Amino acid sequence: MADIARLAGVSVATVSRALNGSELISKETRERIAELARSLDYSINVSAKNLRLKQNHTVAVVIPYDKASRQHVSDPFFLAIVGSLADALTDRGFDMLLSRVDADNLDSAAHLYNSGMAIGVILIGQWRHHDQLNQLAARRVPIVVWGTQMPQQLYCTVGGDNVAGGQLATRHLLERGARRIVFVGDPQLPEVAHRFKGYSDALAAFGLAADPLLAVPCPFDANEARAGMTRLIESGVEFDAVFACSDVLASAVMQTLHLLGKPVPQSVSVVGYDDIEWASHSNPPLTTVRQPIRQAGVELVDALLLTVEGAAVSPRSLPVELIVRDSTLHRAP
Amino acid sequence: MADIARLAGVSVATVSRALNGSELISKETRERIAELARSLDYSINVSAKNLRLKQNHTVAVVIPYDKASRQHVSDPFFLAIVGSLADALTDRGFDMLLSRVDADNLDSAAHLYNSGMAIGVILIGQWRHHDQLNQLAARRVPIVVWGTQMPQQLYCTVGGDNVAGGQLATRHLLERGARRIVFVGDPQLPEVAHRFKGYSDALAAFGLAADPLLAVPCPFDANEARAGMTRLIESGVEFDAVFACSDVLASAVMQTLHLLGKPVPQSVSVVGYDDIEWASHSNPPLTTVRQPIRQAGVELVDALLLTVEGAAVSPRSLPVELIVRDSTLHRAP
DNA sequence: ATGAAAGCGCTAACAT
DNA sequence: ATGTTAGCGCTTTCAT
Repeated sequence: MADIARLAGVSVATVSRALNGSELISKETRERIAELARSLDYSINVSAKNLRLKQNHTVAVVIPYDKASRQHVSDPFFLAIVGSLADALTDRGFDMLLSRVDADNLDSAAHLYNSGMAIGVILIGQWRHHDQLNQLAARRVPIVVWGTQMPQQLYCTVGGDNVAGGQLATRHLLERGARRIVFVGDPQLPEVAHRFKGYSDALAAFGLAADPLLAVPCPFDANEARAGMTRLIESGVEFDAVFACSDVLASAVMQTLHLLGKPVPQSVSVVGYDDIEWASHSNPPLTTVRQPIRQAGVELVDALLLTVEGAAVSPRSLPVELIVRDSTLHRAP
Repeated sequence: MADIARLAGVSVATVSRALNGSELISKETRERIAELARSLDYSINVSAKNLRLKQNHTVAVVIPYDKASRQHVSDPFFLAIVGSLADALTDRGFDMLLSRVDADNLDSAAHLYNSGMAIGVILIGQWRHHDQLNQLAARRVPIVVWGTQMPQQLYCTVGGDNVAGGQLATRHLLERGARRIVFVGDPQLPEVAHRFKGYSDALAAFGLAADPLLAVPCPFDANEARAGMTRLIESGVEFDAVFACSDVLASAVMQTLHLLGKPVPQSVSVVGYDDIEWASHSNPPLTTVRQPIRQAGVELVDALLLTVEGAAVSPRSLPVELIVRDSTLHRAP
């Protein structure tokens, strides 16, 4: 900026004002300076500006990763959320700082805020870190989490309506004549627990109860889903449908069923969750519960910005929708 | 920092030194100050530090998006690269600023550098922006691109070996008895052009020539691939295999073949490209050319850091590998 | 309409 | 071993 001032024969103050479009500076000078800046590929130094103005237009987006399992989040659904956040933040003029953070040490998320790098944190996935998240919030880190509402939470969550999602999927299967529906997912995770509740509710509405034999507890990991389904089938338990808690799991389930000679949907119906892009191209195309990804980004960002302004933002649950495709078939009851 | 200095009864300089682990400060004081900082949730202000030190530990990662088609990049492969970059950058102590940028106006990528927000730019996907990228490089923006080597390029590319990939896929199909192999992809894109060269080379080695009738030109978009394949089939052209330039395209191709009564692999073999997670769970599991995603992140980051240091980094082509699964079948020649 | 000067939070000579 | 001071690049009050 000093360079420009010298070249333009004015003071840095004038350059600063000109580049910020101040009306105080004559239009002529303003344009001359703008031109000069362009030809020099000059852009205002954002750090210095922020420092002086005590402002900041960066939001940290954090993807926890599990150090134990060395598992890097690669679920397309979460990556899609990242994309959606990138859009929503760009639209509102914010920059996005993306970090992977050790799930056991979410404190480093606080660092992103305390060090002034970001005005707040959006964390993708609640997992089992409810307590850690509460601690972060208690330490006044503005934080919003993609997940589900928990009792006594100090942080704001935004997430799909998991109970409704579980209900939609299960009721659909029941209406199509299924009676023994396998549940694939890890009910230790809050979101999955809610989906399980929806599953149980829908069964109850049909006068049925959730059968523990039909539970395949597994994290969001295709390999574990394959293993779990294989064990289930080998155990000889009868079932006519599967509700999987993510499309990735559903994909693994369908593959396993196919391998073990149970055609989908003729022999077993399958419903997934998320409606990632792939679900519509799978074979057969997957019936699934669509989460509103686009909206998710917008709502997460809105909630964070409100939190930053000091508002107490209440958790938000977004509507989900059943997308019926070919993986669920009508069958005689 | 001033607060801490006051509370500790020392000067800010001492606090600064203490927090940076200077040996000049007595261990006792250092620990007292560290404790104080912890209890106050204090972290050094990174902007101020960077400003003072004229340093910066942020790298911009840019995903161009096509404004015309309003298409937001959602291809799992590119998102996986983002994940891989996040890991590689974290490992090296860099932060990642993720931006979506209008593909027609890549200049805004220069802004990320000129404004001091990032020390350089990693751009995911070369698309048709060779000239724009050259301009960026000419303007001295440190930039590395995931893509393929072009004549007279001023910027550094890192990418899979596309010619080899095309060859591997095609030769495999030929060896399994296929003779009329459809090519699905947009040869206007440099990477796809190279894969097409590999395809042609492999055919030539078998005494065959690429048949223009067997080309389904389409961008990385599942819908267009479906439309293109449908047209091809309806035109009545005979073919016994398909080489699709991404797994997403292959997925769409398999679905279309299935719908139109051409079972994979019995009637038609299919090879994809990328080896995204899904490829191994598809039905049937997809034979595909694996790109080294993990390595990609590392190499991109290495190349950028070298570029930042002023080195002239030559383009790098990473080895690819054929992963044979069930979508390609032995057939009688 | 423009300039001079102070200060954002930090670090590194240069004292002591 | 610690304090004083100047300055990173910018904005803004206060002068002119």
